[in-house]
Amino acid sequence: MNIGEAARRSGLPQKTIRYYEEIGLLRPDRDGNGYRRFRDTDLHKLAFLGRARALGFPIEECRTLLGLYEDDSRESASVKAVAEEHLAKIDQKIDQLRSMRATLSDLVQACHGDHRPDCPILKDLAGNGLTPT
Amino acid sequence: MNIGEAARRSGLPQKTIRYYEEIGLLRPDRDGNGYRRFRDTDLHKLAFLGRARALGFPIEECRTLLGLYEDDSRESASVKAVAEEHLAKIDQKIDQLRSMRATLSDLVQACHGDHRPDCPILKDLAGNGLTPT
DNA sequence: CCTTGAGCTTCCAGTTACGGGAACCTTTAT
DNA sequence: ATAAAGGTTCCCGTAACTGGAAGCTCAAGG
Repeated sequence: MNIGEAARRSGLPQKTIRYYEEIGLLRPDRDGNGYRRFRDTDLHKLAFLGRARALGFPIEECRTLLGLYEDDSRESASVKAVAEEHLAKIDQKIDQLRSMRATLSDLVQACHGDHRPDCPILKDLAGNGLTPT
Repeated sequence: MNIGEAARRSGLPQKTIRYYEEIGLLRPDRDGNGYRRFRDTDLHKLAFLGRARALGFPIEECRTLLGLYEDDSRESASVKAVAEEHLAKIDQKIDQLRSMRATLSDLVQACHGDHRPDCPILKDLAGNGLTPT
């Protein structure tokens, strides 16, 4: 099948598929006319990548996971290690966002939000974050 | 003061300060030798930007906020609107991360993580996300 | 046979918010 | 005089694509 159908079936944009090929995540054959020809294995890889990306794994970790996926002699511990590291990073991001959210939410609460210029949000942003001379 | 001290006092890297000037967030004077000269107002802007960035506002919103900050006739409602939109985006990101986290956490739990190749994580990633022909 | 349109190709630029490093000038201290 | 520290500009690289241009191929219609 051509890239159009591969895109439709995998749910990935054509651009993304070409990009994945460019960075060596897959290597579809080419037809005589230069068109990419996707086999079922390519399609499976694309689905795998789409799923891994949806879970937030960065591309290089997707590459690693794909390698493990294709390696029949992998140890599940290797996969778990990658996943756990990623999980830790997600937790870190969530914490960071929650902290921002808390501060910002307080500020929004405190701002009356009317036609007057007085604003606790700006006051907080302006508020001296300067190290003394 | 020169850029070094401005960086130290604002907590922002010199690179960042130059970048902010480049995209027009501030316009420090120049000395005869070409060195930037930072006044107190510049320093205040830098502190403001550092704080706004720390709350996750993207640069263009920082620009907007800085504009409002410098506009004595602003309405606090404008500031609040910007902040609320940003808050909504943060909430969205948190939700997305939490959803990833939930799935990933389940998968990690399910993986025994030993020397054997059998792995529920890979099984899930591989698991058919393909639209039927 | 010709044309039109869809589908495919490659290549280049832009996105976000900087960071690294080169090449070079100025100031300060020894 | 010289060396170190601090300043300048400029250009490349990041992550993971997305958009668009120019051009080739293929299937259908008149």
